[in-house]
Amino acid sequence: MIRVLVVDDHVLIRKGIVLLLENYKDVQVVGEAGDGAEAITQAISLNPDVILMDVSIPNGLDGFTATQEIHKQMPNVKIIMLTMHNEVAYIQKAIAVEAHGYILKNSQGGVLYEAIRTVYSGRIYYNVGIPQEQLNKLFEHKGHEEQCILTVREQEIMRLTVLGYTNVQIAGQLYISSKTVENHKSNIMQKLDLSNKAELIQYGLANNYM
Amino acid sequence: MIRVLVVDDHVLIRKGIVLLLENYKDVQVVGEAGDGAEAITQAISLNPDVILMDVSIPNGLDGFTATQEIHKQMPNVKIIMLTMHNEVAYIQKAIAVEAHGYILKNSQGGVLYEAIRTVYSGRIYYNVGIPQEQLNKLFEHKGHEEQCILTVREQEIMRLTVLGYTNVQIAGQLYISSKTVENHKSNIMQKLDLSNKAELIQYGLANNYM
DNA sequence: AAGCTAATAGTGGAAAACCCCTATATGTCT
DNA sequence: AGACATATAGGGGTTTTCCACTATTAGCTT
Repeated sequence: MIRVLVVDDHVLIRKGIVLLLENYKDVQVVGEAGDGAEAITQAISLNPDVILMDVSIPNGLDGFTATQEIHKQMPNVKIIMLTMHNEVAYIQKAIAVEAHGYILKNSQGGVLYEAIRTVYSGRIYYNVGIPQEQLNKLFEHKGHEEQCILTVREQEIMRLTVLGYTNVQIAGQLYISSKTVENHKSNIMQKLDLSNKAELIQYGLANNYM
Repeated sequence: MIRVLVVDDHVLIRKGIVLLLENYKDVQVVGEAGDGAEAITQAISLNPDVILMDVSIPNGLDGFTATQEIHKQMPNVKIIMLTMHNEVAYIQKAIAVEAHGYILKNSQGGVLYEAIRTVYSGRIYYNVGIPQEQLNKLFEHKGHEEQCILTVREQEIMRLTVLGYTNVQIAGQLYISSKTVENHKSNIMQKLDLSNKAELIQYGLANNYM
């Protein structure tokens, strides 16, 4: 019996997944969580075999960060990222936090079960909408890429930039000079290896800086 | 027996909802659709009592537009909007297209059933995260607000703008001049009564132009 | 004390966006 | 035929970004 913890902030979706998994006799949903913090406490108290983790869960602690934290404390738990996005930035991040699986919310129900079985047996299951070669490359480059963690200030700048505010408006809101905003922006771009504004925005959108 | 059509582009979520509804003996899911066009054809061929319509379905035709279209062709079908967002702009739009119900994806499972029962009996069911008075105001102002519907081209421009592309990049993608892009943008701003880029972006984000 | 990071702010020039106009072609609706 | 909506594109001037630098201060760490 594979013991599963389901993490998603949308109750309806969570319940749906739970019901979907009830069809499989060797899978048992032992708990549910609605945000990152809850996911961590539930993981510790329930000690599941597999965690289904939605990426974009609210309250600061996103699915990736929660995954990292759980890995630290319980290295044997397998974690499958569950998301609507198949953007490369997401997949990269899933690889970086060493998620064992990655599936899209618009996969067929069987994929979910397959993913659970696969990661439970210790293998990797990435069902993504990009070519296999590209995926391989992302795995190879895993170690090479830096942490890419933005500072608090950079996160603020990112958020306000995604929301379409001009440098001057951002500067006004944060009581700093627009030149400082510019600097933060270019630091962010350098850190994340982004080469233009569109990539910056799309990274921000993909990572829920809104 | 209430015959229900479920519309959502995410197979996993759709299946989850279907399973959730199987618990209720007086509800029968007669069909599923993954996008707006499919929703319309399914609605016509299946003639369901209630449609559960996800707002942010892909391929141009969003849930609101699909709702409008179905209302035109089959005025007796009750439609419940299903969304992750409880932003006022969304609710406003749901009211504008005369959706009978509006529930959030992070509602409890029972809410879904309650909503179906309620709209089936001809009443309105809006379970939203805003105060009742504000909701009442939105209903009252229904007729007053303009259509505010963007043309196809304007929608494209909106989407690409939200994604952070520059005018020149957008022009390149659409094989038009950047001056034309500028014009479309300012037309959009005029139509929607937006006064700067941030408002434009945030309107776009709130309305899923991504 | 030296080194590092984060946050702040500046210069100066090139590029782009923004704003207010005008203008044309192609449709549809009445 | 005339009015209106849509999509296209340009002129010209102002403002803002973008980019590549330099620089300072505060707070850590070793």
